[in-house]
Amino acid sequence: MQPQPSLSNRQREILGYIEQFVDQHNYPPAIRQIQEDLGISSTSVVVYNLNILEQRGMLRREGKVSRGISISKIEAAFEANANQVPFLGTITAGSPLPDPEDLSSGTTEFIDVPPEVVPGNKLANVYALKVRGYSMVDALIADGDIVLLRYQETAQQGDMVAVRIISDNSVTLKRFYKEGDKVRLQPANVTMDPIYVAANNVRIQGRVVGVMRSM
Amino acid sequence: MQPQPSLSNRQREILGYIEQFVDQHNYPPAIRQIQEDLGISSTSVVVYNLNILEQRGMLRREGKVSRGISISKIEAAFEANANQVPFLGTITAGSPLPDPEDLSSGTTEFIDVPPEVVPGNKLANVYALKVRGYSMVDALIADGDIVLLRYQETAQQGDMVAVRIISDNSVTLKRFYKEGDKVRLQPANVTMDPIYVAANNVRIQGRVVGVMRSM
DNA sequence: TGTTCGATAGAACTTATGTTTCATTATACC
DNA sequence: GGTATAATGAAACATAAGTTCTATCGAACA
Repeated sequence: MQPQPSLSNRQREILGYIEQFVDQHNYPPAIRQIQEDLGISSTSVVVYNLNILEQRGMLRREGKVSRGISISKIEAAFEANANQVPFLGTITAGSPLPDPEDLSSGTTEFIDVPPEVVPGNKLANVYALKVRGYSMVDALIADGDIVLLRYQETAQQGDMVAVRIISDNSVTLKRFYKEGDKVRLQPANVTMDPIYVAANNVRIQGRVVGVMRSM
Repeated sequence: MQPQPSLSNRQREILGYIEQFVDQHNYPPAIRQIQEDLGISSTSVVVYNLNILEQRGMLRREGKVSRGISISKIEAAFEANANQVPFLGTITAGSPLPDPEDLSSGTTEFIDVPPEVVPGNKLANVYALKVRGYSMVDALIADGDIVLLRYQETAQQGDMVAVRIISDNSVTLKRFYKEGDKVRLQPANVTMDPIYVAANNVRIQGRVVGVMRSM
């Protein structure tokens, strides 16, 4: 998503009208309809602004076609993806995660996230992983669960985070405790022991913000 | 969804063309476009069949409006709600659930369910409840979690189900075990004891098929 | 065979709708 | 102020596209 080019009030108004109209009628408005409903004096003004909107990539038009306006796919795609996050695979020792920064590579899978699971719908920098293993059962996370993580490189004491242990080149899900210049990675499973690593040997990959399970 | 009224081949063809066209262009086709692309001899034939399709409720038309065709809202609404299930409140002792049958009442809330959580996307008869209490922690379900249940009146041994205890008029989440003419309702929490009730005193309200948690 | 009726054709008619031209008014800038 | 440029107005134009009328065709049927 690039920075929004500046739009005039009128352009924003027209764009909004079109969106609303399509939403309501399932077909786009005619130029004269835009003109009349927005109280614009002339169709040429509408055309003028539509052309600008098209140049700006906000919509597409089919010449000479009645109602040949379609709201730009970009926006539609964005809206459709509004509650999706990239699914980056399984979190298991040995298989390092790709850096969430380079999600741009086209082939990433996406999965839907209900707003109830990530309140405020702040899905920026959130990604999903499928959990392998039972190291977090005491935190009510089981094998096969899908965890949602918000990417962040720091953590509070006790946060449940995905951490990469650099020397191992492995990534696991653990509770995070900083203890001096060491870090204790605590499994949430009474049968498992914590791991201690040098602070500069770990890199936090994100904090767990949600869980989804299928049964 | 009522039984599909019989459509002629031509009508099906036209309907399919419109759907595809809208999908591709984001605006509906003109009558002449339908005519030409489907190799129909006259626009009046298209009109004739469109009228029938409209009577059948397969689409809606706006008279005199270019491209004033919109695929019936029924379908659109269905598609939009394809991954939503009714959210019927909190599951706590004392507050009986409304019968999932009468979901039709307009005011029901809906929540999104990612296909990953209910595989096969078989969302028929699935509803959601928010869990109150910790009786299921050992089954990795905590207070505040949202559980997805598929409505069914029977259960297998050990299934996690929502059951109504008729005499109590209460509903809880438990594991279900039939033992003779009694039923054992087993909390998944070592600190809690099972409940025994007469088999004819319980009514199963659904089986847990998924869990979602926000943190 | 002739009648009825659903489906199709062809064509003319009307108008809804995009396009274009040119004049006019605001806005900014030197 | 004067000039360039953006934004607006008004109207005429061209045509894309819905409507309608009437004729024809084929199948079902008495």
